[in-house]
Amino acid sequence: MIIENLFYKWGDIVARTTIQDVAKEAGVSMTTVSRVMNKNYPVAEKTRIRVEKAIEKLSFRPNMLARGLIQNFTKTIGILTPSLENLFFSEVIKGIDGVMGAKGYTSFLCNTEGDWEKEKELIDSLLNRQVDGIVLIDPRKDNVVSGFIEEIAEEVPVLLINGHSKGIQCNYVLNDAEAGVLEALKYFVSEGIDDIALLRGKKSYSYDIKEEVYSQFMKEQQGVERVVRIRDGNDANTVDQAKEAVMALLQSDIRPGAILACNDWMAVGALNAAKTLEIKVPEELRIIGFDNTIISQITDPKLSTVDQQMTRLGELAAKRIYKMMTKDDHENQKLFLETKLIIRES
Amino acid sequence: MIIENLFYKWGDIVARTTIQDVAKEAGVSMTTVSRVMNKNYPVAEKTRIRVEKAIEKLSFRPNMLARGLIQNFTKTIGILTPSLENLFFSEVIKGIDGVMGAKGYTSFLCNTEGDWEKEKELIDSLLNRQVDGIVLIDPRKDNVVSGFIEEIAEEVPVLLINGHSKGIQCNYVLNDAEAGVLEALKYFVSEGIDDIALLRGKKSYSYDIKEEVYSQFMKEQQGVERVVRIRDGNDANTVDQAKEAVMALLQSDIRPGAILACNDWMAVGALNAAKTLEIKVPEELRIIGFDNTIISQITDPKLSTVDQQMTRLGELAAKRIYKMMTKDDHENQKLFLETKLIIRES
DNA sequence: TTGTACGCGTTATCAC
DNA sequence: GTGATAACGCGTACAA
Repeated sequence: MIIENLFYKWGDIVARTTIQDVAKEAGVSMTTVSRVMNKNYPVAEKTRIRVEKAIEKLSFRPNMLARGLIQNFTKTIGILTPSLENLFFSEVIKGIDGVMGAKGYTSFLCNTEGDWEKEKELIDSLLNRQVDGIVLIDPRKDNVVSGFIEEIAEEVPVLLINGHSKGIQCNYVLNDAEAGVLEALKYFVSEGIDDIALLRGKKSYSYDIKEEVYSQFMKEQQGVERVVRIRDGNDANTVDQAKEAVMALLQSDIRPGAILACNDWMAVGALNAAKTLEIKVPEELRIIGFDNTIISQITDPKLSTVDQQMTRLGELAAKRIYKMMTKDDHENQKLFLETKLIIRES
Repeated sequence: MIIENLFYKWGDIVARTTIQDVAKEAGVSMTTVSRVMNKNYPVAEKTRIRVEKAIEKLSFRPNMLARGLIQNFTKTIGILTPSLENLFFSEVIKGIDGVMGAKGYTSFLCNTEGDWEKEKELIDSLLNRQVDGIVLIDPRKDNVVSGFIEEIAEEVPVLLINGHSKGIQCNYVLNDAEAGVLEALKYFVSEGIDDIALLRGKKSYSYDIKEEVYSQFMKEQQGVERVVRIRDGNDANTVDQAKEAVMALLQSDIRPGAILACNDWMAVGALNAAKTLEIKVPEELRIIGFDNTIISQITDPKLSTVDQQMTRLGELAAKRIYKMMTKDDHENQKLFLETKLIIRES
C-alpha cells in the first residue's frame, strides 16, 4: 500500500445549527419553523418565506434522531442478507431498497455471513436502532424454527424472503420454484425431449423441492429418473464439480437429451462439459439453468434459465412490509412470485 | 403472484420499556442503570446484578436514538454505491461492512444508480440521520469537481473510493490500476510476447489511465500500439460487443499474440471470439482481464486477470474512515492499494 | 457508590 | 396563525 499525504487539513466539527437558531433568525417560534418544514399546519405565506430563507441561510438540517425519538418511527428498515458476494441477493436488496427509497426510507444493510448467531445479534442491534421493520433474506433455519423470529415479529414488522418453515407463523415472500421446475420440464417435453437429467447440489431445502417435482413429473411421463448430485455450493467451485459430474454422465451408456440444473453455476459446468466432449449445444444436448444470474448471459452459447425475478421479489417484499408498517394489516401472509422461463441458446 | 392468507394475526405494538422502568424494577435510579449498561463508572457488585436481572426480566432495549442525540454520535456510517448489480462494488461493501461491523457500527447502504442528483439527495439524507461518516464508492464526477463533496467533508468525515479528481482535496482510497497494467504487460513480455493489443471501453477515466500506461509501455518496447474500443459498459452486453470487436481484430492481417482487456467482461468476450474462430487459448492467443470477478473463474479455460482486491480495498477504506472519525487525524490522505496479477489458464 | 436534575433537538398539545 | 411548554429516552455534571 502506498500512502500519499496531502498536506491540506480539514476543519474541526462545528456546532450544529438547530431549529432554535432558525427560529431566532426568522423571528418566529420553533413551532412555526417545524410547521413550515413539515407542512402539516397552516402558516402565513409571509412567515413561511421568512422561515424558508432562514433555513437556507443557515443551511439547517433537521435532526432525524430527535424527530424519531418523539414520533416513534424512524423511516428506516433493516435488511439482513446471508451474503454480499451472491448477485442473487444483491438483486433482492436492489428491489427492496428501490421501493423503500422512493418512499423516503433508508436501509440498514447487515451481512449475517450465514451465521445464525450473528443474525441474532444484528437483529437486536437493529431493534435498538428503532427500525420500523426488518426484512430477512434467506434467514437461518435455526432462528426461524426456534421461534426467535416470531418473537421479534411481535415487536416490529418482520418479513421473510425465501425462508419458509412449516408451522412458523410469519409473513413470507417466496419464489414459486416448484412451478419453475415444472415449466422447464414441460418445455423440454414440448420440444420432443423426455430423457431429462437433473443436476443438483447435495443438501439444501430448495434442491429437495426441485428434485421432488422432477421426480413426480418423470413418473407421470414414465421416463427414467437420472439425478446427478454434486457437493452443494453456490460459487465458482460448483462449476468445476458440475463439469466433472456431467462429463461422467455424458460418457455413460445412455446419454440424456437434456439437463435441468438447479442453478446457473451448475448449468455453466454442464455446458463446459459438453464443449470438452464436443457435444453440440443445443443440437445434441439441451441445458436449462436456474436463477438467470448474469453468468447465464455471458456463456457462448447463452444459457437458457429459469428466472426467479429476484429484483421483483425484493420489490414485492418492500411493498408488503410497507403495508405492514403503515396500515393496520395485522394478518400473516405468504406471497408466491411466479418464475419465468427464459429460452436463450442452450 | 399467489397470495396465501395465514389466519394468524400478530399483536399490536406495545409500549417500549425504558431505562426508567428498569430502574423502578431494580429499585435504583436511572443513572445506575445507565452505568451498568455502559460500564463507565463503578457500580457495586450487588446492585449490578440486581439491575442486570431487571434488564433481563423486562427484556430492555436501549434506544440508540436517544443515546445518539445526547452523545452526538450514532455509530452509523453511510455507504453510497453507483450500483448493486456489480459484484465489484458488492465486494467493496462487504469489506467496509466487515470492518465497521466488528467495531459496532451499522451501515446505511444507498444506491445512487449512478445519478449525481440522487447521490446528492442521499448524502443529505444521511447527514440528517447523523451518520458518523460517509464512504462514497466511485462517486459521480459532477459532485466531486463541483466542490460539493469537499463541503460535506467539512461537516463529517468523508472517504472516496476510486473517485480521484485532480485538485480536489479529499481523503481517497484507490486501486493502483497503473501498476496493474504494467504488471500484466511485463508478464506478457516475459513470456516472449510483445504484440499486445488493448481492449477498452470508450469513455471512462479508468480506461484512459490504462491506455496511457499501455501506450507508454509499447513505445518503450518499440511495439505496435493496437487499441480496440467498444462502447463503454460494465455489464453482460459488454461481452457481445467485445466478442465482435475482437473477432474483427483476430481476422485482420496481423493478429496480436496477446490481449489485455480493461475488465473481465471484455476478456470473456475476447475468449468467446477466439473460440468461435477456433484460435487456441492460451497456445495461439493469451488473454488477461481485469478485476478478478467471479466470471473470470467460470470460463473454460479460466481467465487470467488483474485482481484489484476489492474486498481489501473496502477494508482499507473502513480502517481509514474509522481513524478519521475517532482520532484527531485531520489530514487528507491518498491511499493506493496494489493489484495482484493472477495467472490462470488464458 | 448512588441519586437529582438538566439537556440533546425535535414534535405534540394546548392556549391564545 | 402563532407561541409556550411538555415530552420522547438517554447520558452526565454535580451533589450527596
